[in-house]
Amino acid sequence: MSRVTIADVATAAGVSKTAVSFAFNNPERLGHATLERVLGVAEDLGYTPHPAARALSMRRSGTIGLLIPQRLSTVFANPFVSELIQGLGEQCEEHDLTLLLVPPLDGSLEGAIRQASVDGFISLGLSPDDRALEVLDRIGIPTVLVDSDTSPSHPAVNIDDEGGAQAAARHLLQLGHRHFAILVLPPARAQVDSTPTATRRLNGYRKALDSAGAPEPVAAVAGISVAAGARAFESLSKGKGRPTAVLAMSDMAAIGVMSAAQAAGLRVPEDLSVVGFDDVPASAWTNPPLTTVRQPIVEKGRLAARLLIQRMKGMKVESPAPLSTSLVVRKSTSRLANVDLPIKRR
Amino acid sequence: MSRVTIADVATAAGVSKTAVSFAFNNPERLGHATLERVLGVAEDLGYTPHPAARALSMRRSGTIGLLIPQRLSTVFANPFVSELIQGLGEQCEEHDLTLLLVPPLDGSLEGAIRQASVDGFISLGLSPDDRALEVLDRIGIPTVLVDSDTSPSHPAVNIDDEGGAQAAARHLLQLGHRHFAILVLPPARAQVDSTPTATRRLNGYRKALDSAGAPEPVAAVAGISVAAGARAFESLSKGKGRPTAVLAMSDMAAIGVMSAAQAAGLRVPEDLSVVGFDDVPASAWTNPPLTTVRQPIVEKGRLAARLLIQRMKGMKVESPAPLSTSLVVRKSTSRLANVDLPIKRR
DNA sequence: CCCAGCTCTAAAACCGTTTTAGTAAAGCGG
DNA sequence: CCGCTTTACTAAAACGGTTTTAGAGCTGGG
Repeated sequence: MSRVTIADVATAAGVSKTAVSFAFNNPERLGHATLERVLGVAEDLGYTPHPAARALSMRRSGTIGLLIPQRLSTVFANPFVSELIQGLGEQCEEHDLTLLLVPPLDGSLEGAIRQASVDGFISLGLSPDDRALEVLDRIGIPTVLVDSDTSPSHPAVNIDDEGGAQAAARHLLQLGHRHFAILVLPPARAQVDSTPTATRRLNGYRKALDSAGAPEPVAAVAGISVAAGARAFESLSKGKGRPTAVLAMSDMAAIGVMSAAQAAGLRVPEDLSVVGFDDVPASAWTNPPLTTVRQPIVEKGRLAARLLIQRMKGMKVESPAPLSTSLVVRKSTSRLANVDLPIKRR
Repeated sequence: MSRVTIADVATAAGVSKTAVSFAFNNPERLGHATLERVLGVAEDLGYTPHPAARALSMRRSGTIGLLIPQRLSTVFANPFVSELIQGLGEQCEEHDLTLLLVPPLDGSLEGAIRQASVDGFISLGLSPDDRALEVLDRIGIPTVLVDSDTSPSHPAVNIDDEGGAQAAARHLLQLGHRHFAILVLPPARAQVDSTPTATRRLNGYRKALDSAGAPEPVAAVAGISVAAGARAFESLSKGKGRPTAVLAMSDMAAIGVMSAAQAAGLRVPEDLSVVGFDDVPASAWTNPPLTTVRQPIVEKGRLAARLLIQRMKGMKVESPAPLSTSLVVRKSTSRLANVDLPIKRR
């Protein structure tokens, strides 16, 4: 009792396979009577075209892949992806596409790419020398890069990471902070030591700090999770000359340091200012609400999907200008409580 | 300049297609010399097996589908799915599977199901009379239900919704509350008026309230988002006899009423107690931290995937017992500030 | 010297569609 | 009544792999 195929329908209706195919895909090429009959028989038999066969024959699978360079469990711990998927999903649904999540399988992203039957890829946070990109090129599958560096072969959608980071650092400098901790990311994948966005954000932080003549910031490594943020806080010096402000690479890590700091008896922001990155929705409800660099995540997903779909239609598309970021000041940053500083403006 | 196929490799290496296929799938059936040569040529040519062709031939695609009864943008606004995917993803990665998100396409979940080339489905929140389930049965594709009712044809993994809801309601009753608002869900899909889980939770709430002789609760409808929760709060009576406690169907909605209430000048929990459902991670960092019914979401995803994979291997699997829920009391619930009540125990 | 047994490969069958290239019958103007 | 276009349908060839079948070429034992 195997699956009912187009041949079964054909013989049952007394027509050729072609006729059945036409009934579904080119109804106008069939006479009214036969059309009805074929459709009826198909319904009765519960016929459904085999998706893989269809994909093979039509050279299109109706799905786009989201290339994720890390394990799903770590990536989905960050609301960032959820937001991105909201943007991607909107476009997918509009164009009748499904979305395939493609994490490394058996440690290999390249292998996973090969296995995936998709019409195009959106790749997340791949550094431009990643071997996965070679594979994509070779297969010749349309691809759009998100959070990478610009590449000659694929359009890339990015945000103004450096500008956002600078704005965050300047904000803290203006509040009088001098002793900073920067939360840097651990190596993402074995081969690469840093993601392009992390590098750009770090550059932004350093530039702002340097040009203000602030002392060298301390670095603590933290992945993109609140647990990692909390651990990073623990690793920070607590004594004299301790950092009074921390710059994170993500909201999750920032939230982690906030709660660890509070658990350790520090007040945020009076004793420690912290700023995040991304402006994930949850950042608005934390205690205190998080000051962070906003990037238009949903919009980013929407744009990436839109470009990919154009590319799948054969159009040439250029990398758009980086989406702009903005600092949203909430309650997790302030002047230090116990320091005597010039009167705060505004 | 089309894709390089197995035939290209075969002629280039001077062997048959069989040999090439063996080189990848049955290396031990080839002589050492030829194996090396074929692999080398394949590498040089950049050969990659066509996934759809492979899927067709092997009757397996290497992906499982996550059936989502609503738009991606609304579903992914709730961290619940992220958590679930973490559990699913862990198993997927362990078994070299990718995960396909399947929302309704063109308004039809059935259509989307047909289009999806997957080895099995995990269906989320489908009511047992949903037409999508018929389609699944007809195609005969292994399926595991999550957050549905138990079904004769498919194993279902569920949690103790009713018990959790009762615990939440009793907690509030014990704190002395008598005037409740319950946030009910809007109709999920056109055909069905309520999801199975929502129904069970509502039952739990009502049962606890009824058996304590509390007055009829007011109902406000709210989707699963903080915006919806906020709107629901606005719709609540503010005057005398107003609800002093609200029972939500999700953490997101609960967070929405908290912030709307605070914006309206109420203190949570002194003036209004609110409890959520799910215990999404974010609930621990809200202001105040949310009292909520915890369900093991990641575990639920892991279990569902595990069952599905067993089923795909041809094993018969039974529906497991409902996963247990537990009330986690944080800071969003308390006795009313201005009411004189017996001394709080413990 | 013959034949069994082993290792390897070529060819064919199959997976389930769509598409191409027709064919037969009907319609039509002259 | 004849050639020509239309209409309604179909056989066969892709699509790109895997798996089975069958046979070819060697080796070694009797």
